[in-house]
Amino acid sequence: MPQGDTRLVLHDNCPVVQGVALVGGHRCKNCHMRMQSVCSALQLEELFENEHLSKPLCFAPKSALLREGVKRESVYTITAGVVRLSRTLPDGQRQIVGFALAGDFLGLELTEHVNFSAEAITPVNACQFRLKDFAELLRAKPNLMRRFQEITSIELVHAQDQMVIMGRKNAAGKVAAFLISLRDRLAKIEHVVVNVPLAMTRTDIGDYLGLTVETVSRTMSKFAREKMLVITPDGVRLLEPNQLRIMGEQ
Amino acid sequence: MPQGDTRLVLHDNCPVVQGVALVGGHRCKNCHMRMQSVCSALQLEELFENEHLSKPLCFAPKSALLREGVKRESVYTITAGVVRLSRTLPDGQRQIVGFALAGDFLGLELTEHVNFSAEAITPVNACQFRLKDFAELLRAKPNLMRRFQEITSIELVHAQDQMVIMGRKNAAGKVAAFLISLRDRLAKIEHVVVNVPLAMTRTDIGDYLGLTVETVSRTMSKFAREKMLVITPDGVRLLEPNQLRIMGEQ
DNA sequence: GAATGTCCTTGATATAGATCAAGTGACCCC
DNA sequence: GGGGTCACTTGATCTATATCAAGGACATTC
Repeated sequence: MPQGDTRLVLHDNCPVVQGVALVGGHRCKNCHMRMQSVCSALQLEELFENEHLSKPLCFAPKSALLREGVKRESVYTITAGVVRLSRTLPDGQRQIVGFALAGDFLGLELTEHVNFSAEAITPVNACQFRLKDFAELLRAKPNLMRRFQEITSIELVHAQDQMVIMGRKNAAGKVAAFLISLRDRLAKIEHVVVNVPLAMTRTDIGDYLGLTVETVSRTMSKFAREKMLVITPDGVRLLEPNQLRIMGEQ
Repeated sequence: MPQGDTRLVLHDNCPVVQGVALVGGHRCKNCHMRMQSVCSALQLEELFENEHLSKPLCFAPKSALLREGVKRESVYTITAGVVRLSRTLPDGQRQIVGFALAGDFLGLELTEHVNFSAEAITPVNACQFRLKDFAELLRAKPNLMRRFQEITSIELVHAQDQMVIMGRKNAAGKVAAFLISLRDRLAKIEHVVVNVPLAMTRTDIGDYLGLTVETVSRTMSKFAREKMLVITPDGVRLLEPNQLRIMGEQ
């Protein structure tokens, strides 16, 4: 399926359709993710001028925003939902390289070809830019370029953190670090504190941390037995976030 | 030891002292790494104008260019040698996050505090910029900023590659991927093809790949028995680079 | 409401790589 | 020349996690 076929699916959970986001000329102004995203680099009037360059889209779970290997045509700012970023090896193994949340940008690499697949795992809202338009905007707006660079370098540091986690931690440390990191990121978006919804499956978590499903499941069961957390139908409730944080950090 | 104490040591192997590099006003023009580094974004006259902002330094093996955690004051372009980039965890474990070679830039993150230590493991030549000066230059020269962004995003992709290696490969795959990647990088600098000098110890390689010294040593011995490579006093000679590449890629 | 598929969990067993231990050779310093 | 250190290698054993296997909960489809 070529990238262009990526399905735009409208559904009940879609804030873009339901909310104020579609109001002509004020979409960006009213965007609740404006200050957390790359857009924070622009003044309101600059946003207004360039609003037509972005297209608000809504992706159903399992639909693809980007497909590994194809020519890069679009970049996105995620405004709601969770996106799974993954690479596939020649032998079919899958490595998840990250999960993008509201405020995150897809396409920092600006490489000619897309280097990982991006699939919605919840209903996802995203602002889509044509790569050409976005590159042009980066040229025209030095502040945007600086912000873009800042975000890229934060991602680089994050990737290095992940290398430390993959290289030096056992299963418990990896899972603890994952849960705490996800909580911290969600906290910035929607003030999640102890109830951490896990949109991704245990298999996804395993493919992210270099573990098997079984090990992820066993580790979370162990944490639950040790009263570090409670497993809920849609995620976990962290009972001892500080202990988990320490486990994940050292 | 505060960052400012980083020793500037001159020694026999120091091209900065021996070569043309010190010739006033033509250091950048004559720099053999100019087109491979961030400096490729600038015209010769722009380089000439700003040459005074960079200081050519020479580091002896074991001396530090950057020290994890301290306030960031300098950034560097490496022009010769090998630099080990490492993080230390609270419990004392070490993770090597990369090896910087000639042409590489140290300080892409531009974070307020340095997020990994950088130590020379061979004699190293580097151009040092004060962070403030370099940030100013980035503002003044949009082309430089774009090049800087490009380099950062290449590093991000590289870090994601490394996540795949750490998460999905066994010891043989990791070591093979490491050797091939190092060979490819050295090939761009000095046309290394089969003889790959390994400036880093087996322990360093292990700390980079999430393996122990013993496993790295055994894996390389196994490759030698299988006639994939020959272990030489200063590194390895690759006999079957293509097979190693395939091992590392899948 | 029976059949199917997916996700999660738990148990039993296997194994890749860690850990522990020992030995060699190169180099440096006194 | 002797002692120390460090990098590397190899062998023996241990263990954390993978693998294999099975069952339960839940949602979806016919």
